[in-house]
Formats: sequence, structure tokens, C-alpha cells
Amino acid sequence: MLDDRFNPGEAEARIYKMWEDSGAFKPRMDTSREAYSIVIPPPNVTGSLHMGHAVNNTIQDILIRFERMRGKDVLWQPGMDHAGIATQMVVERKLAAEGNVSRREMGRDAFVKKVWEWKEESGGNIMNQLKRLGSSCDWSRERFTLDEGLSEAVTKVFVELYNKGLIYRDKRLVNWDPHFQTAVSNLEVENKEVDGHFWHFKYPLAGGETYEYVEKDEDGNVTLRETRDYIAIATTRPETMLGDGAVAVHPSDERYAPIIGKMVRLPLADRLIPIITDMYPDPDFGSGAVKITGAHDFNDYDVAKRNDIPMYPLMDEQARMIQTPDKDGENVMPDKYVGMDRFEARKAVVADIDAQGLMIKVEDKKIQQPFGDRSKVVIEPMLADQWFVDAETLAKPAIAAVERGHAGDESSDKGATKFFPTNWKNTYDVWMKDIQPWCISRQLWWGHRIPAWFGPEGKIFVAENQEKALAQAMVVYNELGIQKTGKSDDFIESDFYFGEDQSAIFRYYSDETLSETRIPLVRDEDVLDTWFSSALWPFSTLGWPSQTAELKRFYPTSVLVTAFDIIFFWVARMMMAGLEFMDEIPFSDIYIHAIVRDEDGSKMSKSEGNVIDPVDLIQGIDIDTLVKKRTTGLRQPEKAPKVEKATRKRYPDGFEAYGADALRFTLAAQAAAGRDIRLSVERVAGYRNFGTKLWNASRFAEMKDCKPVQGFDLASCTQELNQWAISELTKTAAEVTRCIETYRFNDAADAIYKFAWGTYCDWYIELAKPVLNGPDGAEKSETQAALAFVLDNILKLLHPFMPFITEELWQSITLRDEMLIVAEWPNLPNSLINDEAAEDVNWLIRAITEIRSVRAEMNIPPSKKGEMVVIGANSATQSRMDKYTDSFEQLARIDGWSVADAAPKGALQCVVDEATIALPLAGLIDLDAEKARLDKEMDKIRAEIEKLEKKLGNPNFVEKAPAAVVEEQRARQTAFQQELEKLEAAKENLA
RNA sequence: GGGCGAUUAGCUCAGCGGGAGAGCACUACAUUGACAUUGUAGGGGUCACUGGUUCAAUCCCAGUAUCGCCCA
Repeated sequence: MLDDRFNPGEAEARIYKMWEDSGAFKPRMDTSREAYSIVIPPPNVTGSLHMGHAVNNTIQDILIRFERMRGKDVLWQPGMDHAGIATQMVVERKLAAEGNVSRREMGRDAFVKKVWEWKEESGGNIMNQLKRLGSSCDWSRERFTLDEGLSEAVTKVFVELYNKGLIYRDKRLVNWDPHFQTAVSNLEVENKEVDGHFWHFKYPLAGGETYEYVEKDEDGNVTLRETRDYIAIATTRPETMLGDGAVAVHPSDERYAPIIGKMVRLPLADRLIPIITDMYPDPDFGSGAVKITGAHDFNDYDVAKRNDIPMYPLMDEQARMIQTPDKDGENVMPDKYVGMDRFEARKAVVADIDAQGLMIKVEDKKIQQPFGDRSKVVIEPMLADQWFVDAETLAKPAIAAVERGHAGDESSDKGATKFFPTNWKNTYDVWMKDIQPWCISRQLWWGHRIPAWFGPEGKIFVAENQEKALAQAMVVYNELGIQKTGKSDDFIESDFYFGEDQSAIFRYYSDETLSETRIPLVRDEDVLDTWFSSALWPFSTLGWPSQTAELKRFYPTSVLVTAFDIIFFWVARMMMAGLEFMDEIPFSDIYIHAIVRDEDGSKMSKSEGNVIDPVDLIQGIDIDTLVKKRTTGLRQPEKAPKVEKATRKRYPDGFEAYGADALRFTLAAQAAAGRDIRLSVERVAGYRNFGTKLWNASRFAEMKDCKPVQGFDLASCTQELNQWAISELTKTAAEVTRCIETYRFNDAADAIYKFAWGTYCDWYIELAKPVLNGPDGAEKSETQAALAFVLDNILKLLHPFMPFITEELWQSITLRDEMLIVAEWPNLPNSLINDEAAEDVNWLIRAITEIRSVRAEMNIPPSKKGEMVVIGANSATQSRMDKYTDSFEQLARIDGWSVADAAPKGALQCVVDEATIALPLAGLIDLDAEKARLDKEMDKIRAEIEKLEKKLGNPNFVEKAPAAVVEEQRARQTAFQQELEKLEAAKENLA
């Protein structure tokens, strides 16, 4: 006998282990089966499970379990991402907290060793959390982006792209994160609107020149005319003025026409810079004149490039002001600012300008400011030598593949990829078509080190390893014929050495006293952007560059499941890498799911204290622990009382242990193709109850000896009730299948929920009770077998959504050859759909519901049984009455029935199709109330009839609407009309 | 500024050119018959607003408002 309820806390780990031990998670590698594969979006090794992971992995697991049960050869490839910046940050913090020396003092090798130690020890918690969710990944194939194989793939890709000219080194303006002291890609920058200022300065014309400054309104009337000896500029970043190379105005701007080409004397720096024209300045914005600081602003950079304006780097890696020489070797930066932090320098510049009387005004202004997505500090555009990927070239095939996917064009052997929902194609296209060079070097230590070696004469050797780099170097330097210190023959291996110190290359030329005469080759210190390795994930995890069996079998993968926020970071880059290196798309479908928000629609964020941890919903948490969790690590610790209050108010008792099944089902049911899921804990509880309901239905089946019967012949069922149930099951199974296939998880969840609870529990079991409680015999044994069969199929259909409880029930019901996880998905032939049986039983359900409704509304106590009198029933109805007399008795409290020409006086009456059912319950009926009830019902029907009359009375409708629609409306009208007549008769019969 | 999306029951959300839906919450009744993590029944919505297309609009189109996200 089953326990009285499912205990997820006990069962989940046990069942999970059983699955894993059985090898069910591994691909069958059976080529007679269709292959189906998904690569997991690799979570950060530093991460812990949040709701985003929960929904992402629930959906993948639903697909994987579904396809596995359908008999496909399934691989769900798991793994983790090394998360360069995030991990380095975590470990640095940890080391600092433990009182260690800093990363720089420790040195690269020692630090990286520490990170690995940390990774082995506490990285990958998230993998265990995914297991708690029930994820059926093949853990034996778990990969990490820094694994040997994957690193080999990264190096190979880098070298090949370099050789093809698709990776290059360039000095460009990059987004510099002064906190982590590394460049980041533009995707890692968050632009936020903040309160700032707009400073207006005067830049005096050189040599005391003056000009006539004229402003006009729209009609050309002069509104201001004055003589000026300056040009007015406005800036939100005054400290950068020290590096200005020019002032630019729009060529059409008449106000400045007289002074174009003249020089201004840059205040503070005391340099002469030109006034130039460029299309960039907006004449209607500010003064119309823009200061150009090419080395610290992206727009200015473009202007400076176009006009050959010098760019002066003003800051070091930590964004402190530095000295920079101009082309003549003169210092650009006044000494007093050198060493100041950029914000300190801003204050100083503003004060000094003001002191010189050159300040016009300061406005308060909302400004867009770039922040590092990890560091949260203001990003500084800086000129730096970095590695870039020519994304534009790689994007072209990636755009085309998605184009083909959405056009249904399967002609290309490179494949076609389609987004679900389709509107994400637009997002992808817009970004891809305006894609910028991708800056891939990071000044970090944790990651894939760039396989490039620098040597004298500005030479760069990109190769898989040191030996190959050396070989290249020998060739190059021999061809170059450069002077070899103290030697005259060709270079040989021993003429080179590998160093870590960049300055060795410089010393090679300058330091005559240096005893070292060999040529230094110094490896690039930088590592690659983490996303560079993630881009290779769909093939690197399958073994590439080795041609493994898995690669052959499972690439391209079937579908990628992810959230929209990494379409650019990841999806687009996988498309590019896959097409470039595999010559084929990495996945044919991309399913983009919603982002999980809290119940108020805010993004869940630890620093805001509104996070719901999936594990807490699975295993439960008391309110005090929850409050503690939410109030630690807040961005603004002073908000703790507010967070506590809100938490206690919303979840006064914390969370119960709802179990993984309930959480999964909730996420699936809420996974409709929108943008957000607002997680509702109440809904989680509701779906936990659903599990309990199913559990109890199974207990009932067990109690009534409903066991699956081997070789049970569905088609030979003689009992209408069983035919009906199997028919409804067949329809539900088809619907669930179709919905999962088309990624409509909420509809699939809905369909199985409705069938299991609303059909199986509410009606099938109830209607079967008279038989099950009756005498043994063919009728009973068929019903037992059929109930068991339908239940088995419910478990199957529900398994992808609620794997634990369904597996537990599956194995409790009877001894089985196989686990549910590998059981065969229901594939019931349409011939099992039995419309006749459905009509009969659905009539019965309608009739019982009507009677119950009338009784409840008229306050007839359930204990009060009575006969029913049927008026106007046709023979079909009479035979149904006969067949289901017991069901009426049990479910509608009806004690026998008879036929009459008219309802007895003073009886409750309800209309079911052609018949009127009267319940003569003398003495229990309030005639006035019954009259009112009938009136109310008639009013509703009359309103419907009125609407239909109007519609059908419209000649345009009858003429133009499809005949079927008109016919349908006519039928509805007739039906309502007949019901109305019967109700009128019922009312007359009352008194 | 450009783009995308949302606005449907008290709450969270489906839906859709032709009868307004679900879960939760709410109300009433029911407890030794698998299940109170339950059962039965019920109340509750000018489908944001304004126009247009159509025989017919919650649904399609345009505009407005509010909110959210992305990009510049």
C-alpha cells in the first residue's frame, strides 16, 4: 500500500540515483534511432542555481525526457563555463578575506593555481543543484571550458581565424574597466541614465581674434548678435578636455562659419587646437560645437580618425591621469593633474576653468553613463592594443542560416536555424547586421591564454604552441636579415628564448649592457573573453577537433534552449563559430524562453533582496532563514528592514517543501512564449497539490486492484465508460505530444493537468466506482485494467514535467521491466477515438452537473435523495438513464427515475438537451426561490438569443459569412430557443 | 531618438476574426468510503483608450496613454 502522500524530500535523491546508476542518462549510441541532442547553456562555475537556470533546465529536461521516451538516441551534454571575470573576482575576494597577499604580489602561476584549487573545492555546486531539479544530463560527459580538450579547440580556432585574417591585433578605442583593469566587449557594458552635469566652457580664439556670432530663429530672424573672442563648448566629462585635439562644428552651422580653420587656445593645457567641421556635431545640441577627445570617447574617436586629429591617452589602467607626450615630445598634461583619479581631476579642471573666468554655466542633466556589468564602475574608453574578431565577416553566413530557417529553405547543406518564438529573429538580425568588431582579449589571468608571442621588430607569432611559434620566428627573422648581436649566421633555435617580461623585447634593442644576446619571444599575457570558448561549446564539448563518434552523431544539435538576454553574447557567436568551423549550423531550433521575475515583476536580484531560490522551493525554508538569506549581501544594507518586512508579509510561513516536480510543473505551465514569468509561489503549491491528487488516485487504483494487464486489448473494450476514457486519453496524448513538439509547454502542461484531474479523477474514477464496488466479473476486470492503463499513460505523459512522483508511482503500481524514464511514450492510434461513447458519457457528465447545480443552488442537502422524473426524453436518453442509474445515485443523489409527460407540480427542474429532468422534492423547495432561479437562467438565455437574432437578422451576415458559421449560429439559436421553451414550461409547472 | 513587448477576473497569466478562459484567492455547502495538499456549487471581466478594416473585432490595422526591456 502506498503511503498517504508523496515525500519528495526522501524520494527525489533516491530516484535520481537510481536513474543515474541505470545509465538512462547516457545516449544509447544506437544508429538505428534518430539522434536528438541538446548542449546545456554552461552555467558559471562560480554560480549557484537561480530561477533562470531552473526554467532553462526544466525546459531542456522536458524535451530530453520526452524524446528519450519517444525512443530517440538522446544526449544532453552538460558542463560549466570558467567565467573569467566573475571567477577571478570571487577568488580575489576570497583570498583578500583570508588575509592573503594580492594577486599581483602572488604572481600569475600561483594565483591561477589558487583558482583551480577553489574550482575543485567549491566550483560546480550548481551541477548538484541541477540534479536536484531532476535534470537528466549525461554527467559522465561533463565538460569545463578550461578542460584540455576544449582549450585545444580554443587555441586551434584562434590560430585558424588569425591565419584567415579574421582575428587581428589593433590599437583601438576599447571599453576599459578600471576596476578589473581589463578591456571588456561592448556587450559587457551597461548604459544607464544617471544624474550628471553639463558644463559649458569658453575656449578662447588664438591670438585674441574675434568674430561676429549671430543666432537666428526658425524664420531666419536674428535673435542674438555679438562679438565673441571664444567658442563655447559643452561637455559632461570636463577632465577629458585636457586631451582635446580639436573643436568640431557641423559644416552647415553658419554661426561658426567665420572661424572654421582657426585655432583656439585650449585652456589649462595651453595648447593650440583647430576648429574643424564634421558631420558629427548636432547644431541644435548644446552650443553646436563639440570638443574632440579621440582617446576617450567613441564618437570623438571616429571624428579624430576621419580628420587626422591627434589622440592623447590621458589615463592609466586604473583611470588615473598620466603624462602623455605630443608628437613633438611636449607634455600634454599639466603636471598638477598627473596622478589624480579621473573624478578628482574633473573637480580640479572645473575649478580651474572657473578660476580663469572661462565657465559659462553648469546644467543638471540626465546623462547616459557606461558601467561594467560585473564591476559596476564607470567604463572608460581607452586606446589600447587588443585582439579583435572580424565579426562582420563571420556574421554573414550566420544571418543567412537563420534567414533560411525562417523561410523554410532546406536546400543548403549548411543547414537552417529557426527561432521559437519567431519574433526573436528580428532581434538577432538587427544586431547581426550592425555587428561591431569583437574585442576578445582580456587583461585577466583566469582563462585561455592567447597563443601569440611577441618578438622584436613588432613581430607577432600566432601558433598552437611555443615550438611552432619558434619555428615561425626563425623563418621570419632570417628573412628579415636583422642584425644578430655578435653573430652573422642564420638564427637557430638556441638564439631564442621564451620570457614573460614584455620589456625584454625593448631591452633587446636599447640595453647595450645586457648580457643576454638571444632574441626574446614573449607570450601575450592576456586571456580570451570567456564567450570565445562558449562560442565553440556545441562542437568542442562533443570532442572537436577530434572527429569523435559523438561529434558525428550529435552535431548539429537539435535545439538550443536559452533566454533572450544572451542571444548576442552567445547564440549569435555559436552560430558564427559553428558555421565557420563545422561548416554547419550548431542547432536547428533556438527556443527562447522567458526571464523569471519576482511576483511584482522585478528582476530577481540578490542585491535587491527579492530572490527566490529554487532549492528553497524544492526543500522548503522557514521564514527566519529566508529573511536572513535575503537581508545579507544587499547592495544597500540599510534597506534590510524593508526587505525583511516585505518578505515576512508575503511569505509569513516561509516555503513548504514543494518538491522539484511542483516547481518544474509551475515553470512549464508559466513558460508561455512571453517575456517574463512572474513566479507565483501559490501556483507552486497548487501544482504540488496536483501531484498529491495524482498520488491519491493511484492509491485508489491500488486499493481497487487496478493493475496493468499485459496484452490488454484496448480495441476490444466493451464498456462504454472505458471506451470513453481511452478515447479522451488518446486525444490528450496527441495534444501533449503536439504541444511539446512545438515548444508550447504551457499548453502541454495544461492539457495533461486537465485530463489527469478533471477527467480521470473527477469523472472516470467516480463513474467507475459502481462497477469497482460491484461483483467480480468481466465488466469489473475490464474496468480495472482500463483504469490502470489510463493511469499508466497519465504517468507517461506527465513524466517529462514531474519526473520524480511519476517514476515513484510507476514502480509502486506493479513490478515493471523498465523504469518510467525509458518507458515508451504513448502513441495511441486515432482508431481509439470513440465518438459514440464520448457522446454518451459526456451527456452523463452534463446531466449530473446540471442536477448538482440545481440542488446546490436550491440548498437541497446532499443527504436528501430523491427520484428524478424525465420529461421529453428520447430513446437514447432513456437508455443512458438505464445504463447509468447507479452513477446518478452516487454522484447526483438520485434514487431511481421514471418517465412522465409533465413535471410534477412543485419540482425542481433542469434542462439537458431535449429532456427536462424534474426533481420532486416536496417540502424542501422554496417555490419563490426556484422561480427566481429559473427567471435568472431564462434571462441569460434570452440575452444570448437576442444577440443571435440580431446577427442572423443582418442580411450581410447571412450573405457574406461562411455557410458553416451561419449554420452554427442558427443551430445555437435553435438550441437556446428550445431550452428557453422548456424553462418556460418548467416555470409554469412550478405552481 | 530607434526598436521590441505588455495592458483580459481581486492576484498570476493563457487565449483568439464568429459562444470571454485557467490556477490561486473569495463565498456557500459537504468530513469514517483515494484524496481537506479534498469534494460540490457559486459570485466576479465596457478584454487600457480612440478611430479604422470587416457581415462580424478582445483578436487585424492606425493612433493615444501607461508600464517594461533592448539599442543609440
